[in-house]
Amino acid sequence: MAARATRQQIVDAADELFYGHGYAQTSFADIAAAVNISRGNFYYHFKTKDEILDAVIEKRLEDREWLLARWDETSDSPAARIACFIRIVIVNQAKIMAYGCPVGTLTAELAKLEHPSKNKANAIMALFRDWLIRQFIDLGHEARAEDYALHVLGWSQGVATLAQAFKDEEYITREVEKILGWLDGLVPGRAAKT
Amino acid sequence: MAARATRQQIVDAADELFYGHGYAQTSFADIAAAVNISRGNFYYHFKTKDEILDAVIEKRLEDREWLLARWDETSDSPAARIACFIRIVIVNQAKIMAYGCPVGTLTAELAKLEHPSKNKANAIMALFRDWLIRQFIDLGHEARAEDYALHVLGWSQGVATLAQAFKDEEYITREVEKILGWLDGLVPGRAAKT
DNA sequence: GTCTATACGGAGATAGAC
DNA sequence: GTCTATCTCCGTATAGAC
Repeated sequence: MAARATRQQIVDAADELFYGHGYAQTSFADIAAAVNISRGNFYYHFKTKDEILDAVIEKRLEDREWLLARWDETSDSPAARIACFIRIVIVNQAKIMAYGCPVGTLTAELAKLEHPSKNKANAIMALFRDWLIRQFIDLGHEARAEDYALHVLGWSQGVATLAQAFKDEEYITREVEKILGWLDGLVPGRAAKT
Repeated sequence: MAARATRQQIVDAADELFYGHGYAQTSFADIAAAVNISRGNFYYHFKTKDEILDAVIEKRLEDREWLLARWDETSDSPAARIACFIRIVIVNQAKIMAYGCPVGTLTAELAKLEHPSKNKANAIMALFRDWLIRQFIDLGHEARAEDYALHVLGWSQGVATLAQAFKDEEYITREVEKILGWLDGLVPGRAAKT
């Protein structure tokens, strides 16, 4: 098998396993079993476990960049784009209820490990923040763009955490509706509503 | 030293270490070093690591019950009590920016480990939820009490996650002010404000 | 109650055959 | 590129002396 393909399989499997079981708790044996290669073969592609983590973080970053770029292309208003972001908690409902937010839980874990790559993981969170800031600027809220962006991002993290703890679909739906209402009030030319 | 005292020291040290480094990442050696006892002595007090985790969760639960009871006693209005809850993110700012919320990060970690005690950990989150529900009922919002309680609890989890990721004190302050404003609008006899 | 010594398994990582 | 075999370290856990 081509090195590229195997490497890709390793990264994909590690991504899933890190999300489902956590980074520290996922062993080489787990990843090797998922990809159906030997533990030894592993080290041809990655010299250390940290290298795999870096590759996973980079993959996640690229995945999210691609997703945001798609929303930029397909939605024609900033409010519609922000709504896309808000609705990921519904789109990914099942996984979020099982494992929480992949970005939030990874940054939390790496912070506790004081892992060298924690800043790289935080960059994914920053990617969302900066994208949201741009949307709120486009929406005409330049002065409060960062405030609003962090509000939405924090909202998503809170919903993911509680969705995981309580497995309550109704809660997710209600929260999405509430924040979409809030967002609606920020669209220029609309009356603000509570 | 009395068995009780040593046991208590172990639980206290484990509580701190589980919070700071995570459960899976904290070894017996770490806890033993913090308490200044030998690893062997450990097993006189706890037969397994899971037993320590259970003791830590119980301690955390009792600590929070005590805290909530104090707020019940010292604050004379439900709105003031909810405000006490909201302000913990400021009171515990430094630790939250370093390690996130002790309750949220533990439930997230145990869920990924599929640890037998994960439901016990979730009970701490449920304790806050149920207490908040009672406050919102007292505030006269019986029909939406659970909705509002989860809103505040989710808010606190989101703020904790982002505070940890971005280390931004201003953000915490702004969020506290915003949600206190929201809470203010729910107090009977006040005009709702955006 | 607390210690030292030790068993045992699983982790990350390496060496070298194919 | 992929494998098997092996090394070393560190984790939980146990045994038995003091």
